[in-house]
Order: sequence, then C-alpha cells, then structure tokens
Amino acid sequence: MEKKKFYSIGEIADKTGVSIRTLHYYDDIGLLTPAKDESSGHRKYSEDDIMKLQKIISYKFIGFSLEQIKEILSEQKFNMNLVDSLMMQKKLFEKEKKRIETSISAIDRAIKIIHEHGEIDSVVLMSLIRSMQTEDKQREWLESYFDKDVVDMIYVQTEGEMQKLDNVFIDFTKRVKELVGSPVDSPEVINLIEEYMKSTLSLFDDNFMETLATQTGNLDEINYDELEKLAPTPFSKEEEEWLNKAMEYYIEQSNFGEN
Amino acid sequence: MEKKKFYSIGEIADKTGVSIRTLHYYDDIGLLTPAKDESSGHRKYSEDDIMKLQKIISYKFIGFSLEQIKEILSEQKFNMNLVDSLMMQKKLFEKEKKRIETSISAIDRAIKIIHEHGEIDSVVLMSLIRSMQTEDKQREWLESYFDKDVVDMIYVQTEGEMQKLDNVFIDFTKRVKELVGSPVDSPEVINLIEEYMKSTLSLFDDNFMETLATQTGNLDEINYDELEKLAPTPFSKEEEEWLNKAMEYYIEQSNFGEN
DNA sequence: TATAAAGCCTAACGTAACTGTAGGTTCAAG
DNA sequence: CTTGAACCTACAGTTACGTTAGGCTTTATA
Repeated sequence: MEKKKFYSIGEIADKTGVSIRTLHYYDDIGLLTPAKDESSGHRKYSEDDIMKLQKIISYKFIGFSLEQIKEILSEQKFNMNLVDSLMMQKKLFEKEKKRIETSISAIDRAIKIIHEHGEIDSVVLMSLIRSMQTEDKQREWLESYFDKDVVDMIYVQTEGEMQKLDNVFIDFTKRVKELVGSPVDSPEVINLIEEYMKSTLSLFDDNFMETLATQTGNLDEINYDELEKLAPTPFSKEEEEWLNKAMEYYIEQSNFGEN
Repeated sequence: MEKKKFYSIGEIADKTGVSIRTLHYYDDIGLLTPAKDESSGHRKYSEDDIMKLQKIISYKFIGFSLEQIKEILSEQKFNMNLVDSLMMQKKLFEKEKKRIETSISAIDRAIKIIHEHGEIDSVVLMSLIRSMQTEDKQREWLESYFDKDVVDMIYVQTEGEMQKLDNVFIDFTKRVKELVGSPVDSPEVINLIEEYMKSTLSLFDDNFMETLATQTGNLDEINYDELEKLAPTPFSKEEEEWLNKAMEYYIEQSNFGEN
C-alpha cells in the first residue's frame, strides 16, 4: 500500500523557488503537467513531478530553451545528442561572456574619461566605445592591409597607454571642433596637428615605424567605407574635410616621410 | 549654401549594420525619427541622424534599454547621472558574467561526467548541476551552522578532486538505486556505505575532521527543508528513507565518532 | 457554524526588442 | 514601358514569464 503524497502548487513554489505563475505556464505549454484534483481543479504535484521540475531548472540554467528542454526530456536516447548540445551551449555562453567583458571594460573606460575630462562631448565618448565594440572587425580590416604583427603592435597597449591615448584623442577632438574653419596654415592649427602626431606616435617605438613604413604601399586602394562602419569618426562632414586639408598641409610642410 | 546630403534607410543599414526593420522600429518608438520625403514617404537620414544612431548603438552595448537611451539622449545635463548609471550597468554585467561562468563550468562538469560514465541517470546529473547553481546559497546555509573557515574547507577543491568526488558520488547513487530495499545489515550495503564514506572523507585532512567534530553540536535543529530547496537529492523518498536507515545502522555498528 | 483570510483557478493583457510577412507604392535601369 | 530592387504600412509572432481581474475552495479563527 503506497500512500502517494501530493503537493500543492504553493508548496512546490516554496520548495523550488519557481513562481506559481511559472508553474502555471509550464503546465500551459505542456512542459510539466501535474494531476489535478477532480473536484476542486487544484493541481497536485507528485514526487516525480518535482524531480522533473528539478531537471527543467537545471537545463534552463545550462542555457536550453523550454522548447529544447521539452524535447530533451521526452527523448530516451538522451546521450549522444546531449553532449553535442552541451558543447553548443558552452560556445554560446563563451561568446556572451566575451561580449560582456568588452562591455565592462568599455564602461570602465568611459567612466575614467568622464572623470578626467568632466563634461565631455558624448559624440566623442561614443566613438571610443563603438570602436572597442568593433575591435575584432577593425583588426580584420587592418590585417587585410598590413601584416598581423604590425596590427598586433598597434593594439598591444597597456592600460596606462590606452588611457593616455584616450586623453590625447579627446583633447584633440575638442581643439578640432574649436578651430574648424580657420586657415590650415595658421600656427594654432599646425601646432595642434603636430602635438597630436607626436603624442600618438610616441607610444610606438622606432622598430614599429620602420615596419609600418615598408608596408605602407598602396594606400590609395583602401576601402574607407568599410572602415567608417567599424569606427565612426566623432567629426561632422565639415570638420572632417577641414581636418583632412589641415593634415595634408601639415605633411607637405614638414616633408614628413621624405627624410 | 549648405547642400544637405541624406541617406536612404538601406544605406544606413549597410553603413551601420543595423537592420532596416530595426530602423523602422526605432522610428516607431520615437527613438530615431528621420525626416521623410514628402511625396514618396521614404525615410531620409541626415548626418545627425547617423551620429545619433551611433550613440544608440553604443549605449545599447553598454547595457542600457532603449527606453533609458531615449531619456539619456534627450537630457542635456547628461553627466552626473551618467556615471552613476554606468556603474550600475557595470554591476549588472558583472553579475551576469558570474552567472555565465558557473553555467560554463556546470556544462564542463556535465560533459566530463557523461564521458566518464556513458549512459548516466539524468536525475543524478541534474542534482549535481543544481547544486552548483545554488552554491552561494548553500554556503550561506552551511555558514549558519558552521564557521566560515570550515565551510571554506569543504568547498576549496581542485578540479581533480571535484571530478573524483563526482565520480564517487555517481557510482554511489547507482549502487543505492540497485540495493534499495535490501537489508541494511547485509555485507553489500555495509560495504557500499563504508566505501563511500572513505572516499569522500579521504579528501579532507585530519585537521578538518577535528574542526568539524568540535562544531557538530546541535545537528537536530538543522533546517532540512531549506537544504532540500538548495540541493535536491537524486533519490526518491523511498530510496532516501532506506539510505538513512542504512547509514544509521552503519554508524551504530562501527561506533563512529566514539572511539 | 459563520465568516474571514489564504490559497487556488482561468483568462486575458503586458513586457523588450526586435523579426517576419503580406500587400502595396516608388525608384532606377534597360 | 516594364521589371526588379528598394521602400512603405500594418499586423502578427517570438520568449518566458509578470500582472492583474474575477471567481472558486480550503483552512483558520470568532
């Protein structure tokens, strides 16, 4: 004589931490369908139901959808398939983890920048964040023009270097937005660009500059549209055009790359 | 005379990687509402719209909801508030990251177990996973009965130890399910329990055992219901009762703890 | 024993951030 | 002039529930 004990939905909710509504829902979609008391219509959960629910919770934790869980639970074979699914789930999780990690460091970077600069143009901030977000694709893009080790050299930076670069970049954009429109041969403009180049390049050693020079061949063929998608500039069209001219002028003047 | 250039929705989608449908959606909810060509009704995006979209993408990446983004973009103050929000987002991300990490190691553990044992009772597998999932709460529970350092000792295990424990545990459950119902004084049963205890306890050193002994005072007052919620057993009621009796018998027989 | 409170029921709507589809209009090229 | 690509609106669907609303049942208390 087995006296089967049943539990009410509230008890199950307490026991497992799954809400009543969720249990209703699982019943609705046929995932966990307990017996019902004939007269009252109240659900009554058996020990088996509880075990099944534990499995459901576990599979959910591992990342399966309720639809998938339904399948898994109904299959007897169970095994072959499961390992594959587990590995897939793992890959998905690892991707997500990576995404979260970049998001976290983007946040850190943003916070630091705000602290350092106080009120900051959101456009600039965004362009930095966006460029982190697409770093992988930026690398790919760069690697289609330069050797991998050159690209690595560009990206291998310490925390401190990066922060320094951020600051330089932000100051630079600020000045650009102030000076836009003024004659490209004015001392301020020349000074601005000179300062910026020096600060930026100072982070790379001579070795790098040489390597870069040997590979800077057919720059005319570069696909700039692609790049724009990956790292939007914090400048308006107008600012950008002005900046280009200023750069050109500066390079001509200082016969950069000749000697 | 400024010649304003506009872009079609398709061009924007190409430029930014955001789908046309999503751009429609952003328009619908009033997040990004480009001008429209009077006659055709086609959306036309300005440079400003593109910048705004870049910001939207960035804020999304950092974890804000579209609703929040709408607010952020409409505010001029922008600054004070933003840093706080960023820190909050960071915390959320860090929580999520932790969750993912446990999920990943749960998967690893499950895969190893399946490889090791081939066909394995899913109930057992689930109970292991579930217990990882609730490890934090389990610790809390334990710490309400033992000192923190004792609890730490229980949980500090190397990869290898953990795997060994998993295997021991799984073999144990298998045997229990085979032997359930047989007399608790039979040699097989005694042997089973002896083996299990030895394997389990062998992982802890004497120091630990002593500490544990001094603290094992009022075990009667333990709140088992709480525990059940955190670490469901892989046994049915029947199996569990039988196992309890077998344990009691074994402990009496072997005058465990008296010495 | 009456009644209140707690617990349970179904049914329907709401959520976030989209994706998909149907049926129709506009634009660009040959 | 036609054809195909690009665009439009409008509606439905997705996941895994949360949140009511309105009405039974069961349990505890006066």
